[in-house]
Amino acid sequence: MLSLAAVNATALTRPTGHSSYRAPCNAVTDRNGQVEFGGTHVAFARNAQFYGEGDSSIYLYKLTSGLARSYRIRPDGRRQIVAFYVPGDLFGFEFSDIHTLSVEAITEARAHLIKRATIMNIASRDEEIARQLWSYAGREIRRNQDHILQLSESARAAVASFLLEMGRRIPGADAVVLPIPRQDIADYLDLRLETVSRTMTRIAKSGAIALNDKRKITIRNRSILSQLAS
Amino acid sequence: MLSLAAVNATALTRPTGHSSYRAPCNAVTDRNGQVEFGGTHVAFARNAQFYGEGDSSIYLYKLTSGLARSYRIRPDGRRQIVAFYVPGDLFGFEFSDIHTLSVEAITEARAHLIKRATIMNIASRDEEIARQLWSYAGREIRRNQDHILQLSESARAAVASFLLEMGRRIPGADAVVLPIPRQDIADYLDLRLETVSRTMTRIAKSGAIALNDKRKITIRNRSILSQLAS
DNA sequence: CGGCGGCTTGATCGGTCTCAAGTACGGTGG
DNA sequence: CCACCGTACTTGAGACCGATCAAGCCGCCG
Repeated sequence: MLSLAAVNATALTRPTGHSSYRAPCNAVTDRNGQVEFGGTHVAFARNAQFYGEGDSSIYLYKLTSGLARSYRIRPDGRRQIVAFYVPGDLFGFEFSDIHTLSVEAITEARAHLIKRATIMNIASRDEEIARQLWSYAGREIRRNQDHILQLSESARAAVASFLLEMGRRIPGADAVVLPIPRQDIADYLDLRLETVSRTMTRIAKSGAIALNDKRKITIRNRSILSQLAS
Repeated sequence: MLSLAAVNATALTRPTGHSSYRAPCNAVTDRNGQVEFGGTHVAFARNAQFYGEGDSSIYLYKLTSGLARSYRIRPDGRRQIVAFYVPGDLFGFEFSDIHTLSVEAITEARAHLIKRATIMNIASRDEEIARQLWSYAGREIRRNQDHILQLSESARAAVASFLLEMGRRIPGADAVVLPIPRQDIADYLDLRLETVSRTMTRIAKSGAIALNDKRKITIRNRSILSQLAS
């Protein structure tokens, strides 16, 4: 059960403490009509959990900084990462009252929280908000389907298209891209981390990426990468 | 572009001709409050297309008999089957105005049609209908995620869990189950048809299933199958 | 009867997993 | 400041599973 108290406790695992609580948690729309989160803003430490599988689904989260992973643990104990979230992404939006996935921070991260009930209530009165929620659901389904396609490609193609996707989605663009550990990439693409490592090395030798300091990957040549991703 | 005329044309490819058109296409709710399709009922021949990727999304379909597959063709020309539909399933429910998948009949099939615009319109006024649509979307997402898990299992486990799933979803239960060709199963599980064939043969030798006449599979022992699906 | 589509079976090849060391880095405590 | 440790990553050798290529089989329909 994820209560607000639990969120606080998680946030507190961050060395620098959690951020302040502002006005009561309300959704409004900004001047562009986008769903806006005026309320609670919470910080999460590296590897801290936003929520877990089986928790009741209370909040929606809008990531404002850092990266997060959502995953399920399978019967055999392996971890399947279902999605990565980058700043600007909305998550926690599941369709039952119970979360079917867990979400954790990969790096230190911050997110706005809003009560799911609040926004569903608004959506039932505001057709535009409802439309946006549907569009969000559509993107979620689309991403899942793209992920299915990725999973059945070769290791080289899967890693290349993963890098391209992240380069596209992460704000800092090409610059310095990936503070995502090899094990997370492996669990997302259903490869072993050794395979991911070998594949990265080979892609780096092709000149498409650079592996500067460990845990930072720079995209050097997008077109070579696209070619590998075929 | 899928017009009603196009639907008729497709239906006509069925040797026995298409079924009659009844009252104007309207959604109502039956006495259980379920979304009910009072209107158009159309027949599709084997391999006939319900709609194609890129068609504009006009109708929702409720399958009343037969089986259908939804799929995408990848850049490299391979076909990825995303879902199988059995009688009672609702499909065509995509989240943009353009279909991102194609759907075809595997066997002769019939479906009720309803205009997407009509039902979305009703949903905006009827909270219960809206709730049902969300629940449908939730199940779609859940199925996609389960599919992702299936894809990263061994051939034996993937085929076994596929058989279990179909045995569960198809009305006729265990009895005679699968008029789905090997190639379709292969494209769903991302295996080659030879691998599917070999795997079926081996599972049959374990006694979990029987391969009577070609193209009919009977589930004989659910628990052995579950064990293989681990 | 002939031909074709769907399925089975066999032999070989190759990519990814597995097991096993070894390396680089950051943090902590002496 | 350095010695130590743990975590993340790299690299190598070999095994294994599924892909690929190639026949052949079976049932159905013309």
